[in-house]
Amino acid sequence: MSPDPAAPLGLRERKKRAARRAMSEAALKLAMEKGVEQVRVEDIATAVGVSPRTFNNYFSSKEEAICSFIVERQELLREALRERPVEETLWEAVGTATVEAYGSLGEPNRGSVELARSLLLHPSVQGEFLKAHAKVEQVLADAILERAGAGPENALNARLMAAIVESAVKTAFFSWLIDEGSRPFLETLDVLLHEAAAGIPSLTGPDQK
Amino acid sequence: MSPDPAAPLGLRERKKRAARRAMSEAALKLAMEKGVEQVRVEDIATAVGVSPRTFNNYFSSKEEAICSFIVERQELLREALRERPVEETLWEAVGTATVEAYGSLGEPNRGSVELARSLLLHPSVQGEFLKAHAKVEQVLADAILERAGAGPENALNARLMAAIVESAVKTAFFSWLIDEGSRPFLETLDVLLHEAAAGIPSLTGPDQK
DNA sequence: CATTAATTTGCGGGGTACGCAACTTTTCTC
DNA sequence: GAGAAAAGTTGCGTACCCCGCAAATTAATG
Repeated sequence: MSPDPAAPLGLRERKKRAARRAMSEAALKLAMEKGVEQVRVEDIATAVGVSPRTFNNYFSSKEEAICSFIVERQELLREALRERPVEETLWEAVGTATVEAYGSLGEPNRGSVELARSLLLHPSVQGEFLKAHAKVEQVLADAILERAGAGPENALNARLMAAIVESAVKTAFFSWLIDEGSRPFLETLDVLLHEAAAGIPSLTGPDQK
Repeated sequence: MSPDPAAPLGLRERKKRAARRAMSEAALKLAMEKGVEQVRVEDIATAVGVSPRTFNNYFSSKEEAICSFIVERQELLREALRERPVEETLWEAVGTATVEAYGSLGEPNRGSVELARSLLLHPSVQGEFLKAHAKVEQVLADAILERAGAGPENALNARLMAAIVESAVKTAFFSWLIDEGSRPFLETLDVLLHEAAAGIPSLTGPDQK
C-alpha cells in the first residue's frame, strides 16, 4: 500500500521523486528568470518534458511547486534535532538543529536578493510560502514533542515552540530579503533564536528601562 | 489622492466599506453553509447584489474575502496597544492588548467548530488565512516598534515579537479548532502568551528536569 | 511472461481573475 | 447648483487554471 520507507526504493519511487524535484526546480528557475506572472504551468511542464496534466498531479498550483524547496527541509530539520545530545536544553538542541538544518544549504546567494524579493513578496506566492513553513512547523512540533516527552500537557507548548522557531526563521529570512545592509541570514537566525528563547528581553534597549 | 483617514468619511468611502464588509460576511456565511468548494464568486456577488466583476475589484479571490475578518482586527489591536499604560512591561502591554483585541469579539462559538474546521483546514483557504495573519503581524510589529522606540536596533526584535504573538494566537486558535476538549480560546491564548514571554520554560514538565 | 498496480496523458468542463471601455454616481469647483 | 472631474461599477472578452474521467503506457510481482 503505502511505500515502505525502509525499502531500497524501486525505480517507480525514484522516478517520482526525480520528477517532482525537476518540476519544482524548473518552476523556481523559470519564475526567477521571467517573473511569476510570466510563467505558465505549460512552460514548467514543457521544461521538464511532461504534460501539463501531469504537473497538476504533483502540484496543485505553480506556486506550490515554487515553494516546494522549503518543505523539503522537514527531513533535515527532524534529523538534526534527533541527533542533538540529550544533555542539551530543549532550546539549545532546537536552536542548534535549526541553524544546522538551514546552514547545510549554505548562506543564501546575495546576488539574487532582488529576484527572490520580487518573487516571494508576490501575493500569489506568499500564501504558498506561508503554507510551506506551516508544514515544516508541523513536523518540528512533532519532533519537539518526541524529544520533550509526548505528555498531553506538552502538546500545546511543543506546537507553540515550533511556531516560535519558525517565526524566527521567517523573520530572519524576511530581514535578509528586505533590509539591504542586514547581517548574513544564518547569523541573524542565531541571534533571533536566542532572543526568542529568552522572551526577547532586549527590546527597548539592553539597559532595561 | 489617497483618502485622509482623519476626515469625517464621505458617502463614497462609507459605501465602499459597507460593500466590502457585506461581501466578506456573505462569503464567510455562504462558505460555512455550503462548503468552500460549493460557493462560486457569482453566488457571493449575487448575495450582496453586486456584479461578479465588482467583487473582484474588492477581493482577488473568494478565499481572501472569507479571511477578511481576520485582517479587520488590525485596528482593534493597534488601538488596544496604544491605550496600555506606559508603566507596563512590553509583554504585559502587548499581551493584554492582544487578549483584549480578540476578547472584544467574545469567545468564538463552540457550535460551529465543525464548520470552521472544515473551512480553515481546507488548503485553498489556509493560504489566505496565513496571509491575513501576516498582515496583522505587520501592523502589530509597527505598533510594538512605536511603543518600544523606533531605533533601528529594535526593528528586528519588534518584528520577531509580533511574529511570536501571532504564533500564540494561531496556536491557540488551532488548538481550539482541533482539540475537542480544549480550554476556551481566550484562556489558552493568555496562557500561551505568558509561555512565549518566558521562553516556554514549562516544556518538559514544571519540575525542570 | 502475464497479471496486476501505478502513472501519464488528452479531453472537456466549470471557474477564476483581470484588462479594457463604456456607463453611473459622488465630489469638487466656481 | 450646474457642469467638470474623479472614482466606482459593470459587461465583455480573454487567457489561464484545476481537476475528474477514461484510455494508454509503464513498472512491479510471482
